[in-house]
Amino acid sequence: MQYHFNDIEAKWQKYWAENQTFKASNSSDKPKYYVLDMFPYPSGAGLHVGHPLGYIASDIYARYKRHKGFNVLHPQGYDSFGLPAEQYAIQTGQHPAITTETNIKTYRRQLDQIGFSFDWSREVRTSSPEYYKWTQWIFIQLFESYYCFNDNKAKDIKELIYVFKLNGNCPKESGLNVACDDNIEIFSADDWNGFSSEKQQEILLQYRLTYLAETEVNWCPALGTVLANDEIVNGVSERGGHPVIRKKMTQWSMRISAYAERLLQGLETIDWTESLKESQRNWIGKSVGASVTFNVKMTSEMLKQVQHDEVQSHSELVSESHPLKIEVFTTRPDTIFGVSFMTLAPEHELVQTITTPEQKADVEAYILATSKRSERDRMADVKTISGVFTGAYAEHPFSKKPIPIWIGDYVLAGYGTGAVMAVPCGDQRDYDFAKHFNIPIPNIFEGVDISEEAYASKDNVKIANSDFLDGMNYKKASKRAIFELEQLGQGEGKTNYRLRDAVFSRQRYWGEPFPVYYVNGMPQMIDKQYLPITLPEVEKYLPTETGEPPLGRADIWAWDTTTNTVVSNDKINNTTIHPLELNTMPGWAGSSWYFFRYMEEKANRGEDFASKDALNYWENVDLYIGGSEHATGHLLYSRFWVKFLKDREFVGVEEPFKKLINQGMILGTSAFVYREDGTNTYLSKGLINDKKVAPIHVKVQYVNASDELDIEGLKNDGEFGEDFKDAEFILEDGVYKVGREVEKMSKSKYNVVNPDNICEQYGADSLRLYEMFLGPLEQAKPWNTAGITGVHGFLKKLWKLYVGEDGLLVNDATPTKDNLKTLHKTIKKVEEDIENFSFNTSVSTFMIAVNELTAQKCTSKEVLQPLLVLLSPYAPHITEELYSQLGNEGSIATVAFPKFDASHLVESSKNYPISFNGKMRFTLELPMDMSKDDIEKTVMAHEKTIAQLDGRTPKKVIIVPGKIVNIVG
RNA sequence: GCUCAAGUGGCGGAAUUGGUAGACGCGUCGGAUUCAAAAUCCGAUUCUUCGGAGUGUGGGUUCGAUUCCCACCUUGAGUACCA
Repeated sequence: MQYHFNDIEAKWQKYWAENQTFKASNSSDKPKYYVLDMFPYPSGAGLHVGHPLGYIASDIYARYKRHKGFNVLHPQGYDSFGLPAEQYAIQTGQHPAITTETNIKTYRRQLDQIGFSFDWSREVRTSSPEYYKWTQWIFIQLFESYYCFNDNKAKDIKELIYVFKLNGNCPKESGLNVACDDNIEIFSADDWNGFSSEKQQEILLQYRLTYLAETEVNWCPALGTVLANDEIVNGVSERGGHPVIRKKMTQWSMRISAYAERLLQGLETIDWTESLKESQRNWIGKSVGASVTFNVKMTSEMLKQVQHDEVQSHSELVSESHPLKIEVFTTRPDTIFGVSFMTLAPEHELVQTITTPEQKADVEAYILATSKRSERDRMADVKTISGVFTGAYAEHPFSKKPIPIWIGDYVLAGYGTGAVMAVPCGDQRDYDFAKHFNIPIPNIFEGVDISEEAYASKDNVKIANSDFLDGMNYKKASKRAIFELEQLGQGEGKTNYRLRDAVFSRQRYWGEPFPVYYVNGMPQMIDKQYLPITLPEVEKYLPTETGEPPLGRADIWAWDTTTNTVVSNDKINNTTIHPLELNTMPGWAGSSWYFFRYMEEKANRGEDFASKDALNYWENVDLYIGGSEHATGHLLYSRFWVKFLKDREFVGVEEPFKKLINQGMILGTSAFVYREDGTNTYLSKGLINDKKVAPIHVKVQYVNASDELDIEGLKNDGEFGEDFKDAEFILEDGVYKVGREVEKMSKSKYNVVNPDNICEQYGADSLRLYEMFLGPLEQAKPWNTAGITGVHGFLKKLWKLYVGEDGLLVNDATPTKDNLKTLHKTIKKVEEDIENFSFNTSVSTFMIAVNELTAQKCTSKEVLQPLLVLLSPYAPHITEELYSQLGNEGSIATVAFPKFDASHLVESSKNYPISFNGKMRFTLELPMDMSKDDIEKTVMAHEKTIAQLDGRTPKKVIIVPGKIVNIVG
């Protein structure tokens, strides 16, 4: 009987589906284990062999954990809202709901044929109303919350209103230490109680965890939407690579910055790779230092200008004795005596006010010039030093010396206060700026040469020329400087974070609508009982270049507060019928909490986003596998939402993902033909020499293993054969040789390998084994279809070990010592490999085991049945089939993992002396807990053995701490 | 620039806490089987001037280093005027 993998795989996939083999239960005596994959965007291109890599790994682990006696939750779903789904719909000219539905069908078919042990009864789709009802609900909870730093948690906004009523918002009187916008107005309880309702709502927006504010956002005209910082790579959009510009828009934002410290601290408690934690740390960007206030030396022009501008309106009246203040943030308060100038960002609010009439023209020209530069230009050109003097001076807080105030675009408006105290001897950028504009560079470091460059290191240096800081190191001087600044009331210790609040509005159709309507321009939440607010039908869902959201085209998109229903726009009357929010939520909204939704079976999903019982039972994800591209997006936002939900006691966990593994990308090998410039002739690779050619991607299926191109096939290709119809191909040695390059697997590079073809030709088990065999899970590795014959051959050998020409070969024969040795060696290795996620090496282990057992002519069921259990996480179909042929009922999936018995390996671990490099070496494994006396005794005993065996006496005995004893002869 | 990861045959990659480097697979070569091919099976496969040399380079620790330490080079990933 032959190994008919196609029949076997179809048979068992059907069996699992019919018997609900992998349905998880929310109550069990077994310990729970939650294995999760990052759910896919159902894009139109379908899956290529790179996509299932992580799913195969997590599936192996999930199946292994079932064998190990765990109640395993291993669900799957679709992240079906968002840009990729919508872009595809736009390209194909169909409604995103339709394309999403078809794409999901394709994905499901492709996933099913690989034989994953997903519990599909818990599937989620972020674009289904029953799901996004709860995304909207979480949004409302965020709106109804503020963040309290005293208790370090989010709280109900009602508590804040209560404090405002009683004490106002002055930190001193109210005791408030909360997250809020910059430059908030200070008011008393009386003020608050006298404010109009609108005014009160406006103020509360400055405290809510999701808030509406006019902010400068990253606008992508080509995509017709704003993007979050993590959606921009090198100044262009992550999706599509379109240019991004800065634009002021009123947008919903998430106050993630309130959680900066907790997001940072939480990293210590989770088992993620160091590199991933590091990128989150960098993204959060904590820096500890001080804020320092510089007083501006006031001139009469400035005072006039102040009255005109009403700058710093919330501070005391400005006069010569109460000057304007410029606040800066520095990580080096110890270098305060090295300040020789200040630099403001061109966008700084005081620039206009302090500029002297003589400098006005220069300053205005400079501001105009910088505002014209795009983000990309600014990034590309960091070397050019530019800036201009404002004519104004500030006063050094200690020396009282005048400090010239400059503006320069190397200072970013968005970080810190948008102003820096420049210490040219200690910061290279300040140094370069000072050199360029001939500003003095005072040296405040003892014995350091700063004639060539700044000395930026904090270590091994003492401060000099700095009054009371002389002779101190960085740590001491910083502390003292902060203390002295506090005495003067001109500064304090401060911690700054790079993490910005996340923009939460998208001018797109295919996303969650906000549960928000507007009364007199102020946002109002729709009550939970009327959710979900479903996406309205629109005629055209394409984005607009100008930024009008597509929902503006909906006819039925207004909120009736009497009936609490969505009604037609033309009824808006500003008393009972109000406009609804036109933006939709970003792609990361739905993916920030989906792992909780899986905890409840579809049938039981009721009046909660997941029941308390389910949440308490499954807690959080034990193992999460996915790509590292989500490091500063999804993985950060999810942590933020989970912490928030914990604060408001909706969930019980502080972190969503206990352990996280990033699978590496599978790369494709692209093929190129070379068109000679200005012609329609294509040169074979060896003929290019120094001719000017343009490399053009061609589909890899027209290239064989020897890099030879099938020209006829290419010319007859339905998709792009036209381009090559009249082309002339110049051959070398009778063939056309293509160029090769390993790149990311992508449809546009024509290098994708479809898992459907692999499954058809070799079977899902071969695909699964081969994907694991390619290399370490976390590494990027090129795909090479030719290599699959190795693992496919292994499965055929495995089959032949169990089934012969005339039927089953397995019997009740007593296993030989060698049989047991092979089995137990394999158990030990495979178990270790799975626990360490070294799936690639266990595939080798299986190959060795089957070769050995074949050579041993093993037929013993006692050995061959446990071997199937070991292999079943990797190759579930063939093992199910053989397991049932051995006469067993039911699925192999729940059979206990074989127990390792070291006694079968004893013989192999018996130590023999080995001659090495002319020296005699003897390695002896001893238990860790052996006493020193016992070690010596054992060594003595072995010395005799060695002497007998080798005829020599060891000269030296080395006892290495631990368990290995070396004896050198 | 900074941070992190990694450099081992023709290729993907093994090698436990420092202990026979190159497991396993691909590819290549040779053989068996076949009228022939596919498939299958068996053998060889780091380099070598046959003394040896060898895990990016140069040092160090050690009886012993792919593994640990220092410096450098290269590649990849992330981040980027963050004060």
